[in-house]
Amino acid sequence: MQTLETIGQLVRRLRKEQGLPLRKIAAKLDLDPSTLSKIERGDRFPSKELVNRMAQAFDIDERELLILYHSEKIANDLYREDYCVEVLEVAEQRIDYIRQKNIVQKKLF
Amino acid sequence: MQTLETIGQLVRRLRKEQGLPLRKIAAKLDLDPSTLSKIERGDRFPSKELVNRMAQAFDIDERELLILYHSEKIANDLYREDYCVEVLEVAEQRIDYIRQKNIVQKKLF
DNA sequence: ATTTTGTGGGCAAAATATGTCCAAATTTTT
DNA sequence: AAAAATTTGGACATATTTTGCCCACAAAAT
Repeated sequence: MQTLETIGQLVRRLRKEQGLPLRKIAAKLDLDPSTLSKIERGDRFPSKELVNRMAQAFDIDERELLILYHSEKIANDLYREDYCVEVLEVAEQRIDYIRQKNIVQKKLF
Repeated sequence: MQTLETIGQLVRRLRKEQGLPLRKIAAKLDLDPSTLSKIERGDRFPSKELVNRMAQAFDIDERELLILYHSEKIANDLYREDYCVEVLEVAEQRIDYIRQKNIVQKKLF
C-alpha cells in the first residue's frame, strides 16, 4: 500500500499494473466506466459497497481498503477546520468509552 | 465541558441548569420541542446549523461544540469496526498531507 | 383533576448519494 | 492522417438519508 494514496489513486495504479483499460475493470466492478473514471480521479467518492467489490476485484484485503475509505471520508470532512486534531482525539476517546460501556454491559449480562 | 458528554447530554444539562423547560429552549433554537427531545436523548443527531445555534443560545464557544459534533459523528460511524484506531491514525496523516500540499502550493504561488 | 412537560411515531420535503447514459475529448493504434 | 479505443464531462434520474414538523399521548408537576 503506497503512502497515502486515495482509493481512486490505488485503483488506477492497480488497473494500470494489470494493463487493463478502465472499461474492463468497470465491467468487473459492475459499474459504468464514466463513474469509475470519476472515482479514480477523485471527482466522486465510492460507496462502501463498491469499495468491498474493489477489494475482491483486485484481491486486496478488504480491511485495508475500508481503512482507506473511512479515513479519506473523515479527512475530506475535516481538513478545512482548524480543530481537526482535537476532533480525532475526542473521537478516539468516545470510541474507547463506547467500547468500555459495551464491555461492562457484557459482563453484567 | 464534562468528560465525553454527547451534544444532547450537554444541552440537557445546560437547559436544566437554567431551569427551563424543553419547549422554551426549543423555541429559542427555532426547533420543534419533539425534535429537541430526541436530540437530547440521543435518538437524533443534530444538524451542523443547529449546533451553531446551540452554541449561541447557550453562549458556548462554537469551536468546542463543533469538536463534540464532529467527534460524535465519527465515533458513531466507527465504533463497531475493529480497525477504528487505524482509521483515525490514517485520517490524521491524510489531513497533514493535505495541509502540507496546500502549504507547498501557497509557497509556489 | 388539571396543567405542564416530555416523548413516540408517522410523514413530507430537502439534501445528498449513487449510478447511468450519451456525447465529446483525448489518446492510442493502424 | 485516419480510425479505433479509451477516458472524461455533463445532465439526469432514482434511491437514500437527513431534517424537522405535527399531533397525539404519556408522564410529571401542580
